[in-house]
Amino acid sequence: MDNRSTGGEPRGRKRHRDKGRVTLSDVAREAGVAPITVSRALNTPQRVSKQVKARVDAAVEALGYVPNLIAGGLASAGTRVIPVIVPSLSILTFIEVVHGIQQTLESAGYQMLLASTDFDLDREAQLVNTVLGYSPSGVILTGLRHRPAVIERLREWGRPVVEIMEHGDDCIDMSVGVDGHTLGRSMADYLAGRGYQRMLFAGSNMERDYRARQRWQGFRDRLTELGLEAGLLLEYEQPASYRIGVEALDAALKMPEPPDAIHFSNDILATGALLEAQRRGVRIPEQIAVTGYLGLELGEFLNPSLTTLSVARMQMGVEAASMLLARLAGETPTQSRRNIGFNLIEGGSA
Amino acid sequence: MDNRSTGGEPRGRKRHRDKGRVTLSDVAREAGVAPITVSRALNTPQRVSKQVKARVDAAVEALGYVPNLIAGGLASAGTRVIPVIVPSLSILTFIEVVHGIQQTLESAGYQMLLASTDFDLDREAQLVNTVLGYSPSGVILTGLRHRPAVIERLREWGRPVVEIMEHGDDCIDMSVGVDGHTLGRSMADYLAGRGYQRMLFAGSNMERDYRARQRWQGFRDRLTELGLEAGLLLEYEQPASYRIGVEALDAALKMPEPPDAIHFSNDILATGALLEAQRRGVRIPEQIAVTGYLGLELGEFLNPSLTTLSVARMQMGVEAASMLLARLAGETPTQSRRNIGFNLIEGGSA
DNA sequence: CTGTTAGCGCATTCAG
DNA sequence: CTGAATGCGCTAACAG
Repeated sequence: MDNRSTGGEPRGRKRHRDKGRVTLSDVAREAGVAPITVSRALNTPQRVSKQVKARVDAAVEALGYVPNLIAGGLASAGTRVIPVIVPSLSILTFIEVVHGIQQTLESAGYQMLLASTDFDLDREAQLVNTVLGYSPSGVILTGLRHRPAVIERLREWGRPVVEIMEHGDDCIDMSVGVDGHTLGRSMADYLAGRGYQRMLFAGSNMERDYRARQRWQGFRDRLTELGLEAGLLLEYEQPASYRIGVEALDAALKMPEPPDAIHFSNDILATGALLEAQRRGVRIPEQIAVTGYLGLELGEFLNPSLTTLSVARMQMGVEAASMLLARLAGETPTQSRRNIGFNLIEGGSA
Repeated sequence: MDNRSTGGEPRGRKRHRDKGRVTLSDVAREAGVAPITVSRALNTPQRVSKQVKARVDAAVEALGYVPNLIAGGLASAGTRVIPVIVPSLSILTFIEVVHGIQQTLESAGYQMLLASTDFDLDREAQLVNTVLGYSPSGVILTGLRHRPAVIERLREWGRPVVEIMEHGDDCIDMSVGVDGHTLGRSMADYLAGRGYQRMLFAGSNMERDYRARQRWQGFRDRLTELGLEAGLLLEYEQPASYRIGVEALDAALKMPEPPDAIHFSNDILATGALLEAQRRGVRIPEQIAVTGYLGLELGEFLNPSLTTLSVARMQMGVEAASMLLARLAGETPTQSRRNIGFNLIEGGSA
């Protein structure tokens, strides 16, 4: 085993590639202890004497040691990485949730691996497979609907899984979200209560975004129950944009029998409509009322301010991450399905 | 050495934990080849006979094999992970860049590890250390300014590094961004050309965001060169929000000698100001002009539409990732420092 | 509290 | 074109 550790020609003949990187063993040698002791001093300091801990810390400092998390992950099958799988990074909703997740995870020393499915469940299935290849400590994904293979694989995986955005009866492991149907029903109730009669639902990307469809269904069903005109739907294929909001307002006003209120599937569309109304001199809410969904800060500053269903997105992220972390810390949560609820913000637009 | 591999009591006594997970060796056994051959069939199919390739593929399919990227990473010191380090996830600019990066990376089979520094260079240094522990294939970070240790470590690291957002003389390895001073100067030029005399710069979070300060410096310097009143600055500690824009407009109008134009350090602030002006009946741009920086879609729909400096953020992300990928593919880029430039969008607000 | 031993799952030598 | 040996850097099991 060639003990000539002196003379140090750095040409490590046998090593795959000499990164010159300081390893645990280097620290161990420096501190005069066994490698495993260094490992313990670093990961579970309470199982090591103060003396040793101090020596190890000094050695770490002196050599500039940085743990190789990959190696640790291989050995312990857990990498302190949490994949977060969302449908899209161009949609504000997800961004804010992701933000909450990231903050919470990072402050607990976990890293977030972010991936997007583009609303494609097959792509999601593939991504889940891929990210599981990183031996993550847990997984966060979006929605309650997944390919059966995903559900099965994650269930038997045995590590914490949190599904976000949606609230329902059944989840893989844990969930935090809102119930889309209730959301839609609430807005129908509110508008009906304000005396509106012909309410139009305008949405974008609904083909792919089934949660938007759920809101629509709740909205429609409630209208039906109330004996009001139901089923007025304006649907756009593209993802949400101010432009689509503009177009929707235009289309609504051109209808033979125009609606007296439009509930948009998100605040982006509603904002576009509001600004366009302003530009054209269409009076809101007198001529037509406008409401949204999200509770973006912007809505409060529009003229008139936007009536919208607000969901605590950042908090949803924080809670999702917290549940995950709690489980990783060995706690058994009292509640594994969390309904984050929502809030109707009354603006001047309806 | 206990050769009794027969009899298969699944109680793997010696294994750390039996995840029941299918490994490369399982596939090899199934296909009747050596493990290394499976590895080659999967990673470098051209170095394997068609026959073997087919057998391996079949075995992979049959067993549902998913590669353990951690193990692969340990062995080959490269994990197909790209850490992306940005100052904040609550700022739209970064989100869009991140989006571009993510799309590009993911379509090339790489995963993004996203972390944020909260504009703290020490935190950045610590994060760089941490993420290097994942043996990433490359790194993307924000700005050209870093702690010396970060620069040194990344330089000698030997893998591709891209710095985004900023353009300057010197970078660690590669960079894609814009030059803040030029941005500021351009807007000063534009406003001066339109005949404005007293221009105020209003910014938020400038203490921490040195790139915003660079824009301010460029703006001020150019005004000085033009012999105009320079140095009018309204600074808010908080991060950008519509609210701050509102406050800034109010403060500006209350100044003993109010400015005739305000250039905001981003479109969020400018939008807040514009909407507030609308609410109060302050005429824009006659009474006071308003401009921004970013080129958010929203600006186009405001009344009046917003004059702003637009930067192709998504494209910046795409280019950053592409440069990185090109290098990983062994190409030598012709240009390692890329100035993405910008675009002055003329709206009605100035 | 500390050390010994073995091996996580794969890819890199080097031989055939 | 294929295979055998070896080790990436670290930690789970046992001892002591």
